[in-house]
Amino acid sequence: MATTSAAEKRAQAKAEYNAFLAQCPSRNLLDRLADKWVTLILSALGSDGSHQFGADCAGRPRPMRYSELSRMLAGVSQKMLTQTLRSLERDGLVTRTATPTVPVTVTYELTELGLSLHVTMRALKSWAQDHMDDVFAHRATYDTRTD
Amino acid sequence: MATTSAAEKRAQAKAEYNAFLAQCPSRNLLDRLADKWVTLILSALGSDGSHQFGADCAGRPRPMRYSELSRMLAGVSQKMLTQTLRSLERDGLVTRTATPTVPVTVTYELTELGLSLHVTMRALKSWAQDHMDDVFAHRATYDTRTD
DNA sequence: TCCGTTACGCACTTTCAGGTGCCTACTTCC
DNA sequence: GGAAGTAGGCACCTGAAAGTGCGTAACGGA
Repeated sequence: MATTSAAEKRAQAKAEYNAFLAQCPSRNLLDRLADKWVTLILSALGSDGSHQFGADCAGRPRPMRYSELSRMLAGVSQKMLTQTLRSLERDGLVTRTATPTVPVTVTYELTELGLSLHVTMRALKSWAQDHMDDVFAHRATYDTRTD
Repeated sequence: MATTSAAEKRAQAKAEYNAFLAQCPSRNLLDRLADKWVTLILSALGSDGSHQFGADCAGRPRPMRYSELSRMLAGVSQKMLTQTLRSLERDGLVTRTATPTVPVTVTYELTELGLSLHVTMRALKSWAQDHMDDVFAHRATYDTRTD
């Protein structure tokens, strides 16, 4: 029992954090991640934002400029975008790279950690799009049922 | 071009909804789904809440009582829980069943639609738990870097 | 008799997330 | 010489989200 393998440690960490518990730090992390803008940013940073969305878009993360992101995530305020990107950077999900060009150029890119979450976030966004009609249908019946 | 197959319709729907656009209804849906409590409820309804969390828990959805959920999701207010469950019911993700027992018994269960999202939500929750340490590490270096 | 439990609904109140507007520095274009 | 674009920072303000407290109906147990 003196030696602790990496696998054991991993299992221990898994058991240690439980987002169901209010005081667990992972609850807090979940709260930050379960956010509209986080979902969209992490989705965007993995896709090719310039053209069609129907395409598979492989899965390669693509660095994006700040202005590119703000155009892609229609309706996001500058403050929200900056704030969210900062917190993602702090948590190690994206990297920020500023290059002192003519007007300063800042690009954001997924880290490996961010990439591992990107898949899930993309799934969430896709789910919302793919099942929109189902949800509409259920809402309609629910609302007429209780009118 | 007169006939429209189900597959074509599906593809059309996919192209139709795009959560990146502010006015798209799927943006709104995403906003509702990307929520701490939604994530935890959908995670909980698929797992066996009574004992260990490390176990694989298969993937069978299990009906749960209201009080059971409120105990499991530590820290949720009754109002929030009720509100969230209602909206999930309205969207067709869970079903509510009230049986007029001695004190009234209400159980919630994932629908098929909810089950399809459950996987993603569970992944999100697991990600937060599994990568908590990584995130902590990144935060530490970020904070010392800018101190 | 009276308290406790279940699964809420309602009203009040607070809080803070997020929007908006205004500022920067630097350069280049008109 | 002034405007525009880039990537934000700062401060103010509000509206909606969420917490808190109180009530309920019906029944069982002490």
